[in-house]
Amino acid sequence: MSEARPTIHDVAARAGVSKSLVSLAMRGSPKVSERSRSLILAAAAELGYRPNAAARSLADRRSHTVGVLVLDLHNPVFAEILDGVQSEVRTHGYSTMLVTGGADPDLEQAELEKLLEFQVEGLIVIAHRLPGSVLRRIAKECPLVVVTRDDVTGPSIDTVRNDDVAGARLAVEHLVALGHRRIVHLSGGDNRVSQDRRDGYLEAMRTAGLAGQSCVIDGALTDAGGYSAAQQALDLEPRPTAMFAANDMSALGAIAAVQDRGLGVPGDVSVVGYDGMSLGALRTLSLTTVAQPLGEMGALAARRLFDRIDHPRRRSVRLRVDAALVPRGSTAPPRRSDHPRG
Amino acid sequence: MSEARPTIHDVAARAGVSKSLVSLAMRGSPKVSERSRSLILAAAAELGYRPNAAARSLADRRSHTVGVLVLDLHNPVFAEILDGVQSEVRTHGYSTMLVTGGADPDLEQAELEKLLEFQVEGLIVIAHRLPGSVLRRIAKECPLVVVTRDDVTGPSIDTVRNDDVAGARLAVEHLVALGHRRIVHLSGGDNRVSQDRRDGYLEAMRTAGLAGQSCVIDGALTDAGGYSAAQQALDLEPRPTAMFAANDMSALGAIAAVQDRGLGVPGDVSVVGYDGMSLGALRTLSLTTVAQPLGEMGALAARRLFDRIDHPRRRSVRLRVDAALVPRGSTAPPRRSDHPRG
DNA sequence: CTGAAAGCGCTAACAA
DNA sequence: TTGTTAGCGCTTTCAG
Repeated sequence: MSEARPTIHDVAARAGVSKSLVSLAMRGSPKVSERSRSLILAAAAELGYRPNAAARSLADRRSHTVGVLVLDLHNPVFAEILDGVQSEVRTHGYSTMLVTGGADPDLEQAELEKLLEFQVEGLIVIAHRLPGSVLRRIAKECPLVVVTRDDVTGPSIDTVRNDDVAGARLAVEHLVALGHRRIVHLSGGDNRVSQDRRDGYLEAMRTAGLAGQSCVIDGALTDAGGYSAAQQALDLEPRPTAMFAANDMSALGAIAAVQDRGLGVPGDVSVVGYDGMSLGALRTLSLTTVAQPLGEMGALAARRLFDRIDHPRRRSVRLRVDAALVPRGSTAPPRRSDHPRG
Repeated sequence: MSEARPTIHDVAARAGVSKSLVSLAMRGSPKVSERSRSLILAAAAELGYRPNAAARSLADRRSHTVGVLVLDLHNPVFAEILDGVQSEVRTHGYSTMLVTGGADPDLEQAELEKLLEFQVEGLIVIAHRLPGSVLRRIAKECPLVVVTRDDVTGPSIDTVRNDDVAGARLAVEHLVALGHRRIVHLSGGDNRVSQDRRDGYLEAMRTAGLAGQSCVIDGALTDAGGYSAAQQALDLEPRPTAMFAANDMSALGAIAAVQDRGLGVPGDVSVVGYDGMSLGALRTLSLTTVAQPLGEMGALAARRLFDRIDHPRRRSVRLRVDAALVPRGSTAPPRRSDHPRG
């Protein structure tokens, strides 16, 4: 245990120089003589000196830290976005403070406020359940970029997302092309992203002349949510031949529900997910999905953030990335007997 | 954007009181008159005042923050341990700073040092690849509890883990009881946890009189690692009837490899994992596994940490939790034709 | 109950 | 090149 960690003062005394010289030397300034530098570095090493970030942040008035709020650490999708964020943040020489709100608006807000108290210089929010008012208020204090949504705007809010409506359409079109007509949508609940995906579903069904077949079942963006929604879907008469789940995790749940009924995927029911988490590529799962460029989205977000940290009055931007349908083993044409025009 | 955020000074001026009174009021001290308190709170609200954590930490000489290093955010297992940590940390009124090292020793060390610079009052390390020397040096500066390993010890290092050797034995015994003899182990590579699980496997095989059948194939604790290890296993002559994977993620990969060969799980090959991640409970996966009480381990770790923060000279403890075999759908008796004494 | 003053560890002018 | 002097925003004695 540390009794009184050594401070810059102790190092200065030991090296026989002044505090400010130590400060410069520790940060590798060129205006320190070789002799002093090595003296200082040696003293620091012997003492086990470690600069105090709080003190530095206070004096410097910069924390060299960005805050990241992520919706849910249980969904590996967010880890993939985070990879992109982290590597970019690191190359800028910044640290990241990572927090989760567990999809709870109050918790999310509390965590964000805490980040602000730590004087983060910028904020990246990877999906959230926050009211726009909160987000806008927070953006007044600190540059903010939101990943996966762009419904909340403001002068210092940048956004990075894919077009969920268009992505959902891809999913439906894929199923329609395979010959499916009774395609249900397992919704992700009452949040922006899920609403968009549902709208895309409805739109594509209409375009395909299947408006009458449209059926949205309420679920959630989790495996459990997909499981229970799929159970309900399987009770429908006639039984749907395909399901479009609001995200990959819920698609996994849906597949489980199908199999629990003694049915096969894609033999009896085709399932499409959304997000493109790398787990879905496993043959065990082999999930057909609408894939977002997750890591790239994270990196883009971080780049936007630093750009704004450097140029506070730049206009805010809304970035769009493209999602793509990745056909895998969870979709196939419907059985002939299920086919209306079989 | 914030030009000059309001400080405690501004609030004091606006409320017509002194700085120190504001400080007390903000932290809900009872020695502030009702009148002053409401004046101060109102002023703070109007100004949008937010205390500066760096300044507080400096003056207070406590950060009210604990640091958490986690091996890998892609493995949902760690999110489950984290749940336990976070909720416990929150009830203690602390914040947590979360970082990852991505199983890279150098990165892990760098992240830990950064945490120390931020003056965290304690450290929880959820799995790691660090040399003992580093860990011990760090523990000198700050209370430390390591989750999933207890091979590195020190006067202020607490540990929380399950017995991986015993857990691995459970897995093998389960397979043996089902009638398997050609049981291979897909190892997780060259790290403490994987070594223990391998040792448990070898031990149990010996005990079962199957020492001659023992076969360890090198992989990694990831889905990809399990996939490639399983591929090699499937090339063996005669083909193994069961695989014990070093963890759940690699078990998922192994199942994929089996299925890619046109074989079935558990029909042709049984697969057992390790960890007990909740994803494995899904019927889609239905993974037989050796389950650790993940959330509980996280909570225990956090409680140990706060206990030591309060009692710095307490003796270090090594906590053991029990793992349990959870039989699910990925294991079954071998086919009769595969059965040596069919 | 309230206010003044000192100082946490560091950086940043400014002098020397 | 180096040392001195002010703070950064907050908490904390210690007097009133």
